[in-house]
Amino acid sequence: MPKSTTAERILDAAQILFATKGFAETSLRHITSKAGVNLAAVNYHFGSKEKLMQAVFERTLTPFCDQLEKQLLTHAQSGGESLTLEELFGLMVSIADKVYGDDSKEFSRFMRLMGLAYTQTQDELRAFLGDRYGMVFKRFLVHIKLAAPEIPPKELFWRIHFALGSAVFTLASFGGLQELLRNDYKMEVGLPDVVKRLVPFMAAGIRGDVEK
Amino acid sequence: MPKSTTAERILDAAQILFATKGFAETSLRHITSKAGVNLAAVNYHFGSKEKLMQAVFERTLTPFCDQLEKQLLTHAQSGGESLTLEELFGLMVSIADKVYGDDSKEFSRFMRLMGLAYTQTQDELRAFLGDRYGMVFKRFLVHIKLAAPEIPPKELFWRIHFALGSAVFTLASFGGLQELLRNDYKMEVGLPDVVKRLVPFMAAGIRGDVEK
DNA sequence: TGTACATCAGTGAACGCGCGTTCACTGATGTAC
DNA sequence: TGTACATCAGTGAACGCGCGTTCACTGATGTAC
Repeated sequence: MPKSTTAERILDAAQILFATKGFAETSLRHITSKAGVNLAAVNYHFGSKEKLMQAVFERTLTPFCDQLEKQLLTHAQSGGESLTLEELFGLMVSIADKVYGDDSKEFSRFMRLMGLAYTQTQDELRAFLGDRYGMVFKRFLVHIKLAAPEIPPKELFWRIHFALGSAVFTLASFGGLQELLRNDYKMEVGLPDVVKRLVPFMAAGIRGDVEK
Repeated sequence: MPKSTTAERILDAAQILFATKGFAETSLRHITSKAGVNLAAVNYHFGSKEKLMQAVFERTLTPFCDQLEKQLLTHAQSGGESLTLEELFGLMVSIADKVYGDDSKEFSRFMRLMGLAYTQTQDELRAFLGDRYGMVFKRFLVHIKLAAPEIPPKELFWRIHFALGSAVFTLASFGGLQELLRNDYKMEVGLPDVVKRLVPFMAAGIRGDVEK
């Protein structure tokens, strides 16, 4: 058994339980018993349940965002043409792949956590994420605008949110959909398969060749 | 003030609170104090918090589904051509308009509830909705398949969920987006305006002319 | 018509429970002189 | 090198609190004979 610190074991257990059950539905007692540590250790290491939630996001989100920013920057400096929508979304997917490695379970968990963060009513957490990662998001939006210059800003604003919605919603309810497919259609489907379909959907919707 | 029964007042309060705060985050004490009724009245009229949740969905979902089924049936019987994607989504919008009337607040609340039902971890509720409305949903899917015959079933399954996601997510968080536009872009936007943009987005994504 | 009983909507208070958090404490390791 | 003190990770038990639910009860209305 690899030695891991108490704090790490808490983070591991919390990430899994938050992703599968949600924040309000996961108790500290459940987390600490899964992690095999004392109940009081959460407050000792993190201060509160809220801070633990932030630490879980910090740990998964920071490497991803750092990579994304770095790659966007080096692309810009290399003087290449601006990226297409498919390339932008594909970049996010490939970075997620790299950061979360061969463990697609962890990738899936991360996506579900993102969905929950948007979706569950957690005002403090949302404020934290906005403070911490708002700038990264805005910088990514600039690239999307460059990739779809023909769409008026107001229309683009809405289309981006439609696309974001399809991603968040699908990934947040991925487990349920997976089970539905298994029961009703006798199909097994993995996250990479769905992401492969999702990217063109988002790009097509934003580009909106069809409309007008 | 029109006299309303205790059960109705509980449903009204519960619907608003569930939609704004989520299920686990809303207590029976909060609901009953907002409704101005005794705490025990919830269990007297509905049996449990779980049953109350089901009753809230039953009340908002049933009129909508009944209307949708009726209109799809009469269209089929009139022997018209199969409906396009835009017509199908437009039909849902116009029925929602009719059922929830001029009160766009209630329409927005209904959409948020739908989003929460998909998204929050509420196994019992999901089972109830599947039992109660699964058939309606499947019958609607048939119409979508007719409107997009060139898309393979599995691919269509996912595209429908992507489109559903963009709708649920956008309409569920409509209030927040509206405020964001008002503050950052000095724009006023109404629900019909967004729906007008949403329908082509969904249709374009499902049809997926762009891909391959 | 009068009386006895049944049904029903609603109530007030309490129940047990699981929750996040706190606190005094232990035992090991590091540091100063 | 020995002793005194400080720091740190972790612990066990308890705290108060809000939760959903239960239960004996009330008072009004309906029904049977």
